[in-house]
Amino acid sequence: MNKNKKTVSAVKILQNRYVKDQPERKASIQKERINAQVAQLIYNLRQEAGLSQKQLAEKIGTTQSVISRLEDSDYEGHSLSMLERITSVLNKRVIINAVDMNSNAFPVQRV
Amino acid sequence: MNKNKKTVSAVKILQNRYVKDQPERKASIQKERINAQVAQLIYNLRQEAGLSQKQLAEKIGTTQSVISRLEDSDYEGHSLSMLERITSVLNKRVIINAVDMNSNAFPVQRV
DNA sequence: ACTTATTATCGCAATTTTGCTATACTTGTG
DNA sequence: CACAAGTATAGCAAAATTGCGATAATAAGT
Repeated sequence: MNKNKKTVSAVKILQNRYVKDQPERKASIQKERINAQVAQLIYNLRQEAGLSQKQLAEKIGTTQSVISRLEDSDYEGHSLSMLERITSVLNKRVIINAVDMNSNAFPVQRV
Repeated sequence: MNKNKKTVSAVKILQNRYVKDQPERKASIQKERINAQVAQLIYNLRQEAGLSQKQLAEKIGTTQSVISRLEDSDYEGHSLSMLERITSVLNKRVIINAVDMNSNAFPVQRV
């Protein structure tokens, strides 16, 4: 009969863990989100330019596997310098904003 | 009488150098621009939050000298992860766009 | 089915960014 | 001047990102 108890404990543990890690968790979620966004942005830019990963790689002076890694939505290592390099060869430029958390501004877009 | 010749050569050399380095140069200029923009953005965010460098540093789990470095317009090491960390503790989120080089979209702004 | 092109994944070295301490500089205030 | 708060700079170790080759997986075309 400790099945219920166990279940409750488990929930509690999860709750505590969630509440306790709020700040870090928030940062983490945001990180995941922006990672996926940047990956998608790079993919979109490349597609619009009609380039293969290899072609884009050569344009920015790196290799295909690097581009593939950048377009992986789970990749955590996105950087501004890489974005610069990519937009630069595509005759674009990077724009960076910081908006309120609850703003409905579209996350990643191209003008 | 080879003064003219020399001069012409010099101009040619400069031209060649300029043309030759176009892509890298363009990337370089863009890099400088975005570096200064991000530095300014971080400074603005901190000021609006009414925080000292030390206070912001503690919020994101680093030291004052790091924030100072980030706000230096000549600093070349800006990263998305640092921007995330900063916006996260200020209840904001980062938005990244890529626009046409000649677009008049405002480079860095906050909504 | 067989190439060919394209993309994904792995592993490790090289480079870049960050952490951190110490210290100097600046500004304002008593 | 002395003191305190805030900011800037330097140097080096630690951590994260990138370079890059090899190879697997997937897709596309013949």
